[in-house]
Amino acid sequence: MSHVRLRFAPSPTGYLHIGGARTALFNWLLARKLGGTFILRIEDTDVARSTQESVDAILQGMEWLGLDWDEGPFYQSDNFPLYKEHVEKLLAEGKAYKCYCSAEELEAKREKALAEGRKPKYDGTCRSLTADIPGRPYVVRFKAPHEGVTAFHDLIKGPISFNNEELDDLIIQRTDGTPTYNFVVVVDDASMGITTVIRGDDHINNTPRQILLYEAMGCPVPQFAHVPMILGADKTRLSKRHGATSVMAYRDMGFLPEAMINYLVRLGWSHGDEEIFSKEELVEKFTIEAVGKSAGVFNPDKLLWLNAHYIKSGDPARLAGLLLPFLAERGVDPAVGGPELAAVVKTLQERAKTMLELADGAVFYYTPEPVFDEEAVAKHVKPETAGYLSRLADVLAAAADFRHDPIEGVFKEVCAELGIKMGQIGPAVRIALCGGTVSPSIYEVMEVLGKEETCRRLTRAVARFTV
RNA sequence: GGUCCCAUCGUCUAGCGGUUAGGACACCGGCCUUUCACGUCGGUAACAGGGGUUCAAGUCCCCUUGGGAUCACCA
Repeated sequence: MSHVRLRFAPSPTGYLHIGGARTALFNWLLARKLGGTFILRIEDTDVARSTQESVDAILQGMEWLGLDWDEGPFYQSDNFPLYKEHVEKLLAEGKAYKCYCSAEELEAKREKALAEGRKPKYDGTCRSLTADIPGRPYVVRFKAPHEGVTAFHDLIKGPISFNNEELDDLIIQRTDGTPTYNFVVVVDDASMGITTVIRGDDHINNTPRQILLYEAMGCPVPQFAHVPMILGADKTRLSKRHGATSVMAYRDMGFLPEAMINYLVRLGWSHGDEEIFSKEELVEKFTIEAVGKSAGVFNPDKLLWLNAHYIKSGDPARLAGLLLPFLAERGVDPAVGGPELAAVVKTLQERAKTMLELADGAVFYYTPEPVFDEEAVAKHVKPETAGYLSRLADVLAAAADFRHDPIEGVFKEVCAELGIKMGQIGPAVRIALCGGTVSPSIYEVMEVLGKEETCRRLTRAVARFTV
């Protein structure tokens, strides 16, 4: 089995979006599964639209998702001499020619063709020119065959074929001497020894002309795998109007990279009835043949469910680390004081769907003087409540073992002693400790807060609840 | 419009000639519960339409319809 070489080749004209991330993931997975090489290449031949910020954003996205590459990043802008060389060679071999038609002329012809209901296609005016016209600007066109069929077997879509008469002589070098996309892709993929090209299926129509280019240059044609597009809820191509499309925006919204990976891979790929996959499992189970042929709708709800799953089952210490920046945004720094963050996380994991919710839920632990939810106070604090809390604080203060189960025991004892039910004191305790009526189990909260802090908050509340 | 691709619950999908068409998200109920959740049990819900091939079609073939992509000196 020969060594596979794959690549992800984004153009740096924006951030790493959902669709690009999935393409990168499929490339990465196949490379890792087959023990091949994964290459990152930045397609920046359009100097005007490419920016360093975009390059940085893409690399950041790749790193966040944990998609590491073995070679690169390579920049096409560094390879201009190589492309030039290949253009000259095709020219010398008569496989390409100089075209002196101006952009304006071409545009006029295109309009005319469209108006007459014909296919807008280069008419070959300069195809048979025998001599150069010195001093006039020109582009270089590839001399494509007019007859025959160009076919390939797509690893995802199956057999696909085009009649060559549909193809026209594409421009491979612009008037300013820079090469165009369809040409550089082929030169790069050939020179980098790419064996399998996995890319979006919006490139299917480019494939036949690229194959012709490979053949003209005498290079082996790689295998192609065109992955379906990702759609928005209205079944049109996913775009900003459907919400966030940048993967980093999802990090900022409190999503975990493993949830994003798991969601992305299941959008268009499946392995029986399984839903949850770790990266390691994916590397083992992924096959490009199992990728579906049809476009899929991006479903934020399912992503959210997966995120909740990974938060629920995640390692508290790791989550605590990831939580720090979100807490900082809320003015909380666990390093300054308060309970251990991992312990706090443990009490919140099963009720948070995002890191944002986790952070919101953690704030009260680090707020010595919680602001009481007045509505909750009005509803749950009765004239006798302060007395109950006072008694509870006293008994708790004497507890030898301040952990969940013993605390629960103390609670029951106090209730029995006072002749009340849990419902008559629970909500008030929750308000005293957390400020509101929504929180983890109060026994857990007490254990994490510790005896001293618990009693202090209880006593503080007694003062506030006494009228 | 030409060319190309696609088509199972609302969504992601399983299915690779014979199934009560399965799972997941979402949704709706029950249970659990001092809150919110989690968990758990159950429910609603699909083979786009029409022709073939076959003893038998969601599965194979053709047509129709619908959706998408692409037709640049962008990538």
